[in-house]
Amino acid sequence: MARPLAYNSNTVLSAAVETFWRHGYSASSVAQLLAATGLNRGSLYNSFGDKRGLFIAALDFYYARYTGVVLQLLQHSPNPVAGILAVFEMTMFDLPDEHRRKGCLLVNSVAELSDNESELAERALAHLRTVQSGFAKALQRARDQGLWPRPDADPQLAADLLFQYMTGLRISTRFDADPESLRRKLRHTLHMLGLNTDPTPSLAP
Amino acid sequence: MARPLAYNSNTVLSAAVETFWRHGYSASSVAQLLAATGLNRGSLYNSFGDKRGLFIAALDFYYARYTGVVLQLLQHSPNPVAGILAVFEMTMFDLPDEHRRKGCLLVNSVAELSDNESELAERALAHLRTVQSGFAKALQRARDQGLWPRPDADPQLAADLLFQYMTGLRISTRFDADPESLRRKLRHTLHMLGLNTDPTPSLAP
DNA sequence: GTAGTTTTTGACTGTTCGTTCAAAAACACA
DNA sequence: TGTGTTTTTGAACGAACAGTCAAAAACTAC
Repeated sequence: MARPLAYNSNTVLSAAVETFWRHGYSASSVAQLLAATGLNRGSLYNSFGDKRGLFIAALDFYYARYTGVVLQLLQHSPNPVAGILAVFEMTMFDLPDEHRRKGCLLVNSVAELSDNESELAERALAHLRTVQSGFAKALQRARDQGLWPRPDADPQLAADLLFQYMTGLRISTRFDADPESLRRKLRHTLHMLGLNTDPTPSLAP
Repeated sequence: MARPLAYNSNTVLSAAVETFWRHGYSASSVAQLLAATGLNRGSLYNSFGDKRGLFIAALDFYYARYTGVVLQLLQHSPNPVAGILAVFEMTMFDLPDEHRRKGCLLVNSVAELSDNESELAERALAHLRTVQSGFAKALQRARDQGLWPRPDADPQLAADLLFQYMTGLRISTRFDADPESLRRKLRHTLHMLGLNTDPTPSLAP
């Protein structure tokens, strides 16, 4: 048939994600990407079309690899409020500084590319929005399970609040990074929403 | 003495802000900046050192020009909750689409420059943080005025919530932009915080 | 072993980037 | 009317950029 590919797709995309994640889209030069992925110049253009194509592939790879875990946590945690806490822990609090400083590739991309490459930004935002609906579903479950005993509880609106709050945090935590303080603030936010963050939900006597 | 400057500083910085605001830092080429400001190549380097220097001046100009109004609203509104609402209105809701799509220069800069130019990003974040303390002071006033009748009201923590919420909004509203829906969501957020958003505060009978 | 197909390789292209610099110009003061 | 000082002017710089291409290499199928 033909000469086979000399590289592993996962390895290449992993390295590409890492590069774009750390330096952003336009500040990642093709030369850097070649060095990071181990790809040869022509191979990159042959397999991904151009830098933009590689970025799209990296965006989707990131979504499948990282955002996927988040969505699963939100959907399958027995206690949905604990699931929400776990998402914040995993993505921002319980993380080595070096990782936290990178922020979130999707948030970074939306912010960087809104003007010059709005198609890419919209793709990233679309990925991000699935997290928002993940929040909404988790909150719905919380209400059904009696973990959200508020008459004015509204999963959609509260999910929007949580989502914007998370997005804001993902930007500012790239600098300020005291996990304990962040935990306290998140607990306050959930408390304001009327969500019970106790590990074991109290039963009515 | 010497040959006088041929340009007006406010005009130049205004144009520079506009350019950086619309395209970001690295995507704004020196050629674009020259065209926008009307400056000559050498004049730019003579007056601002380099592109970075011009950006710093633009950042500070933006802070004085735009963020200054926000801080004044938060400090001097007779009803501090109305002041908070007004800030969201002015910066995101009640705005032509074209302006809303630009987002906030400070937020954009923090997001774009955290890695490669972290000094610039930190400068932008420092400016942003003054808005957060503006929120805190306004909330303190709201509590003092009885507009925040909650036993667990905490100006600092609530200000953090509002600040992250606003930052998140400033990113996602660059695409989705229905003002009425945004207003409803903000009212819900303030309601969750226990803030009275009625135009005339109700008096106890 | 040969033919057919696809990937790899690395040199090369033209463009755009931020920055520099020496000469010319514009003013204030003597 | 000079003299000194600073700004303006625009040509020129090397470096970095994304992308191209023709030849060589690696594999399968016959």
